[in-house]
Amino acid sequence: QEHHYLKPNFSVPPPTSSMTGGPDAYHQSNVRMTLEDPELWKSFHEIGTEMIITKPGRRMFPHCKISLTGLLPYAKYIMLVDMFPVDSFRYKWNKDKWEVAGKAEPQPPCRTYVHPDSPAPGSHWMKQPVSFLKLKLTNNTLDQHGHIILHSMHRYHPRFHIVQADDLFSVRWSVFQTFTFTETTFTAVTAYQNTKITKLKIDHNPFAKGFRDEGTNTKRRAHRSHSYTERPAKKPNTDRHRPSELTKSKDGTTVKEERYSPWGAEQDTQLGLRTESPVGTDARDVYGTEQLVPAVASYQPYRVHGYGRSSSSSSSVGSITGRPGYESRVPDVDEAPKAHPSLDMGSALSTSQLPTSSPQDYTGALNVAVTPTGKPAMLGHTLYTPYGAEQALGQWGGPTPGQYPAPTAHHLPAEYSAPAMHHGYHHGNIADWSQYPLFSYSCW
DNA sequence: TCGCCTAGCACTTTTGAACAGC
DNA sequence: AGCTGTTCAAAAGTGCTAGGCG
Repeated sequence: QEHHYLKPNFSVPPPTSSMTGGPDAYHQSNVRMTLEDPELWKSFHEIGTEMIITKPGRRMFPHCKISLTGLLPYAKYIMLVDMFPVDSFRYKWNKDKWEVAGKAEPQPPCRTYVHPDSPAPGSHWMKQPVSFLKLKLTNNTLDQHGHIILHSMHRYHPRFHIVQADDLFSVRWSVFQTFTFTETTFTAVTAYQNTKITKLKIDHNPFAKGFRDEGTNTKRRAHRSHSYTERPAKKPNTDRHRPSELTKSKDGTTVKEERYSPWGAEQDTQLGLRTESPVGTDARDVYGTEQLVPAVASYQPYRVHGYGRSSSSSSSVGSITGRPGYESRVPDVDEAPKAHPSLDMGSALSTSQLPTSSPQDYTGALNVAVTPTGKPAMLGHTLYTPYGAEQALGQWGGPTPGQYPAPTAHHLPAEYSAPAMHHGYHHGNIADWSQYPLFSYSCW
C-alpha cells in the first residue's frame, strides 16, 4: 500500500538529556506516518476536495486516519491535528472551477485537535490506524466547543503532530514531529460547490446513505433546481474539466516542493505564503512524491534561562504570530481569556515562540518565554480535546471577539530573534516559526 | 443581482442505556 | 457479581434547499 510517507528531515544533534524527550527524542527519526485510505483521498483530491464547515461544526470526510510506525512502544505520545493554510488566497467557485477571489482573510483563532486517546504508549498508536473521526470544523470564530475554526472558501491541509509526552502537561517539554499529506488539501466551504465532490461524498459517506438511493429521494431531487449548491448548467463540464489548479500532472512528476509546503511557500514570498495565482499553475498532485519538505519536523524543546516549568505558563509569551498574510492570529493580550497557569500548555507550545527554521531544516524548539516585560501573554492557538472541558484540564480558554483579529507587532518580543535562545541549534530565520503558531492557548 | 451563509428538513448511522442470559 | 450480547430509543451526522443577508 503506497502512502505518502514524509521522511523525517533531521539535521540536528540529539537533544540534551535534560530535555524531556531525552535521548529518546533522537530516535524519533524512525517515526513513520502513513495516510489511511489514500485512494479515497486521491479521488477527492483529483477533483478538488471540499470540506463543509458549519456553525455548529462539521466532521471531515474523508476522515483523517493515519498509521504510525517507529514509535517507542512504552513511551507515551500525544497526537494532534491542526489545519494549515495552503496559501494566502480566498477562492470562489466560478462555473466549473475554482478561482482566486482575492486575498485571504485574517486567520481565525488557531486551534489544535488532540486525539482523545492521548496520551497513550507508542504500542497503542501503532497497533491500529489512528482515526480523527471526532474532529470538527467550524466557520464560527466565536465557537466555544473547541472545533477547529476555518474560513470558508479558503484552502487548508491538515497537519499531524506526534508529541512524545507522558501527559498533556508536559507537552511543552517534548519533542514532536509534524506530518502532512498533500492529498488531504481541501477547500473549506459552507455549501458544496463542485457537484462531483457531492456525489463522491454521498457515495462513500455512510451518513449520506439517505441520499444515495435515488428511489427514496425523488421528491428531493425533483426540487433541486438552481440552488447555490446545485449548478446543473455546469454539470456537463465538471466531469471533463477540473479546476485547473487541481489538475494532476500527467507524468506524475514531483511538483516543486515549496508549492505544497506552507513553510516552503513562506520562504518564497515576502508574505510568507504562496502568493502567485494558483489558477492554472497548480499541478497539485504529487502522488509518488516521497517527501514534502518540511512535512515532518522534530521540535527540540528548550527552556528559557531562569524560567522553570512552574512559572513558564503564566509567564509565557504566547502568540507571536507574525505570520505574514495572517497577521491577525494573535489574541489581544488584554482581552483574551487567561488559561489556567498550570494548565496552559498551549502557551508554552506556541510555535510563535519557536526558533524558526527553513523548510529544509524544520527542527525547532518548544519555547517557554516571557514578554520583554514579563507580562503574561495570551495564546492564539487552541488545543482542542474531545474530552471536553470537564475531563481534560478544566479550562476552556476559547477565543473572544477581542482576540480576533488582533494586532501582531506588539506581541513580538525582541528575544525571539536571539540566537542564544536556541541552545546552539541553527534554525534559520525567525519568521518561519512565528508565522503560524501551533499552540497558543489551551482550551481546556 | 450575486455570492455566500443558515436553519430546518428528511434521512441515515452511531451511541449508549437498559435488559437478559450465562 | 461480573461479563457478554441484544435491543431500541435518542443523539448525532448527512446533503438538500428555500430564504436571508450584505
